[in-house]
Amino acid sequence: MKAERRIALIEAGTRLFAERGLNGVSVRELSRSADASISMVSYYFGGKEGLYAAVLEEQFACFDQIEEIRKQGGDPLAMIEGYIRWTIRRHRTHPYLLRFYTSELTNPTPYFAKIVSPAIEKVIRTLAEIIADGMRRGQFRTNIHAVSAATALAGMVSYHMLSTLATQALFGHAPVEDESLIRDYLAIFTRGIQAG
Amino acid sequence: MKAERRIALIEAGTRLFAERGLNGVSVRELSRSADASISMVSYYFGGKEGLYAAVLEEQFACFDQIEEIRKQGGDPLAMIEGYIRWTIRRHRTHPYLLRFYTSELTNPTPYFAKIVSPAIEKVIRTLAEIIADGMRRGQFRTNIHAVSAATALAGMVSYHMLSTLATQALFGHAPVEDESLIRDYLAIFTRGIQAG
DNA sequence: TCGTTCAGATCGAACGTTCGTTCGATAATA
DNA sequence: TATTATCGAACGAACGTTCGATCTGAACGA
Repeated sequence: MKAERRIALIEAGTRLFAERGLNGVSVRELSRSADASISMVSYYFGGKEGLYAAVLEEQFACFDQIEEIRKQGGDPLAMIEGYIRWTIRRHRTHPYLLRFYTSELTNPTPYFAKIVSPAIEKVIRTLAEIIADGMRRGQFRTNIHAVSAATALAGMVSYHMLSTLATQALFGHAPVEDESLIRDYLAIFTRGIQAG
Repeated sequence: MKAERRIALIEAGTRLFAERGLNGVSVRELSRSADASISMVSYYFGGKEGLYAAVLEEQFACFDQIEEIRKQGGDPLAMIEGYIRWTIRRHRTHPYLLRFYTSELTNPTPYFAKIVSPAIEKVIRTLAEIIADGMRRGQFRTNIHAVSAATALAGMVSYHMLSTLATQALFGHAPVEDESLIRDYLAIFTRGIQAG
């Protein structure tokens, strides 16, 4: 057999947990939304929190990819552009990832330390390394803390993604096209940290 | 009488709701934490959600202040510095505000539209106006969308505040001093949007 | 090819717990 | 004495989990 209900539960959990958090969704709603019986959650995941952890794990697996960008080496400015593009692409392929991310950042569950925190750490640390690299090359100003610059960059991009939907509704300002956004953020950030 | 339990409940609610969200806290825990009986929540606020709304309202009242910065006029660059300083100060005086802010942004409750959304709108709109002003003066580059620049700035600062605690634990990088942070972010952002 | 077998998949009722709210009683103040 | 503040027990509803029953489909022997 194919464990179709398992897949359906992961899908429903991904959407619902992202929308309302771990405590905002009941097992009954989860299983109803997955067209499964209420006992399937415990059967496959050992309980509600097990499903949450499974969803988290699946969503955050793709964070490993940041290291590819760094390993390929090259110009720090190009790597920063790579990071922005990668983040936007990730946002398109994992539409609920950012919600989990910020949701866990503000209201961390016990799985934060195991799954989310290492994922964040990897990204910020890699970004800071790229920036420190640019500093050593004399390409970036050295009077800025590399980790501060890394969180500034991550914050710019993540916050924009998060507020895109709200922005559209609030300001009638259609969220800028990807390419336009990349150009604006690259301009602001890289011009801001360049030396000279 | 003095309605001491009411105040205690607001205080407990501010901390607990920020830490775990609306659905992460029970009325029993709320009242226990406020040394009040379980019925006080309904007595004063008409129920758990009423307390949540009261806390939200109180926390977001200070967002009106952003307009003061703009009204005073002056150099757009100085106003941007004013915004960063104001945000940091707000973070010190309202230690739980940012958590509510991002928590509501990711998992909006029915009170989002009434309380949080207008507060965010005010800040981003005002920032965008300040930046557009700098553009008209020829001080800032005009090939960047003002709202994109505004969300970039807000994102940089807010994200840093949010991740400060996590950053400290994760990277051994003690969160930078306020003045140092202001200098770094000002340098990155204002240099990034300046004309020429 | 057909019936049997059996482990995995799925179900829904039932259980004990916890939830948020209500309500009558009591305490404190004016 | 009237009013406000506070309490804690009680209620029905909803929660997450458990469990025995049923269904499904592949494997196997005849």
